[in-house]
Amino acid sequence: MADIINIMKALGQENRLRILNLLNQQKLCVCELQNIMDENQSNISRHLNVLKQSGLISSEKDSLWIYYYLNRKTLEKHPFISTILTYELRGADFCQEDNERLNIYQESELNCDDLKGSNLFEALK
Amino acid sequence: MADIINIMKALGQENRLRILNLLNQQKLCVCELQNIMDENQSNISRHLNVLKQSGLISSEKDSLWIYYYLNRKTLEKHPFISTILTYELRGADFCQEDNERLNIYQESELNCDDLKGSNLFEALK
DNA sequence: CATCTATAATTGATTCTACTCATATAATAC
DNA sequence: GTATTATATGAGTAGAATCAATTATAGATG
Repeated sequence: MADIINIMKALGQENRLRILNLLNQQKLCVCELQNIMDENQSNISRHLNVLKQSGLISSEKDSLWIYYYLNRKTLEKHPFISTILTYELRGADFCQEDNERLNIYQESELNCDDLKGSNLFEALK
Repeated sequence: MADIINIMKALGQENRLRILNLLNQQKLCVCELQNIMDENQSNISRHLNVLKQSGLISSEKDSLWIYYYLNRKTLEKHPFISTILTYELRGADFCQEDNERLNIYQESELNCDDLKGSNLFEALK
């Protein structure tokens, strides 16, 4: 199948758009995404796989963790994707809570090891 | 649901992208799309409905025919869509045959009334 | 090396989407 | 009015996507 179709299919799902919005801000591992998005791990993992198959993201391993990040080559080849990330997702309603939670996480200077037991996002609930 | 998600979902399907590529070239009715894309009528009709619900296209009635065309307001509000139409679809493999057939149709100066019984596209098969 | 813990991938069940066939509706021509 | 044509919709099926539970893997510890 033409790769643009795989890309468009991958972009046609809310949780995947949320993931891309977060990865557009920084590289993240599955358990960080899980905590920030408040979604179950396997769901995140499945969506990451779809995004990876479409070429939108790549991953690199660092001991226990697998970090996911936007695939710059794909973004350069298809500039409309960056436009979506910047102009459609960054301020979208369904990304706002994720953005707040990522912000709290960034400012906490915790790493994903610390996240699990913490009540970092309590204030938002 | 956020309208950008509906738009992205609508864009995540090959036949709908083919339709958008054709409508990007000219206004067309259901039976013209059916003949150019060589797909059955109800399938085309359903995809047109999805595209219309998402705001990507509009329609206007002219006696027996309902003509569909790109919704300029939506394209102005979300410029990335025009980028996709121009840079991703226009030259895409899966749109080439459609483009050839639209071209033959345009040059024939037939209208959709004449299309049904004709063997206009025989040469391509 | 065996065991424990935490992360991430796989599997199975369910839900959603797309396609096809048949039928319904609407507009026009006779 | 009836016949014809264009488009839409309902029902059934097949396939794909999603979600929750289970399994596998990597690293740490004794």
